[in-house]
Amino acid sequence: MPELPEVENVKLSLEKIGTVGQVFEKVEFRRANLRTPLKKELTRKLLGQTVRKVERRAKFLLFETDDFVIINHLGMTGSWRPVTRAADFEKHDHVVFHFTSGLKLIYNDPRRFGLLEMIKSTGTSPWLKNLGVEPLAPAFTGEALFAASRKIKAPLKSFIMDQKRVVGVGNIYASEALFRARLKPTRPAAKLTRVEADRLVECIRTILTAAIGAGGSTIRDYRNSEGEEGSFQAHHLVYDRAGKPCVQCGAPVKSKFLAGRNTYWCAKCQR
DNA sequence: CTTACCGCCTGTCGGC
DNA sequence: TGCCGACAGGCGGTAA
Repeated sequence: MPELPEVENVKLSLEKIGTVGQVFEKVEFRRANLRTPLKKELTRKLLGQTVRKVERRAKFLLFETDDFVIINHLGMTGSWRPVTRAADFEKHDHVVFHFTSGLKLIYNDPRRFGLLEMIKSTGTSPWLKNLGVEPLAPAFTGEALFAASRKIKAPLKSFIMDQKRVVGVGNIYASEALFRARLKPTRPAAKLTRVEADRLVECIRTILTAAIGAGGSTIRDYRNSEGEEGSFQAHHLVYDRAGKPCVQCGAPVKSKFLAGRNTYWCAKCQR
């Protein structure tokens, strides 16, 4: 489901509902076979731990407590929602964080592509290794992207969706960023010029920033932790617009299965 | 090392 | 109306 802008908004909404400062009372499991089951014995150590920070790294949410970090990926359909009274459980509610204030955070994930893991603050997680640069950080530059793209035969779209290059760009924003950068998704990454690399970096940065500001894109499932939808889908220029006229030139938007996913672009505007 | 493809799950939608 | 296949915002594993 979520790409960087959606995860960022989940993070912001978790902060808004007062997650930071909450003290763990217990972790309740309503389903054993998650993709990466949190160890029950380990979560017992969360008792009395205070949530100091909610962070985002790539598309991962990090709940940082005094001594531990809970790592969460929402996969395609993961979501968190707060409950203050007795929980009215819904289908696919898998895990519940109980806090001493009475607040509960419920993790719901129909497709169960999401994951939850817990590590010591001093530890490391294989999930966070090999992650590339944050696209909104200063280190994400045209120069760096250009250098990384040499010798890469894979299409540009696969290249920018590869989380060990740059993180956070998923299927929607890959198509949207490439349209705005006037670059064809099928072009081999190695054929990117230095100037185009600058343009691509700038377009990725601006689209992600704009999408964050709009609360993300809600195609069907996505909601933040306050239950709010995003509105950036109204600003999609090519995504899911196959056959419809390009907003720039009127030519029909093309689509093709690429990098394992449907990809959209204008053959006239993008080279 | 890179690249293409598969599988993990459930829900929904469109075509017949 | 009902059934069935295709597809959905992600990512790791595997084979070549």
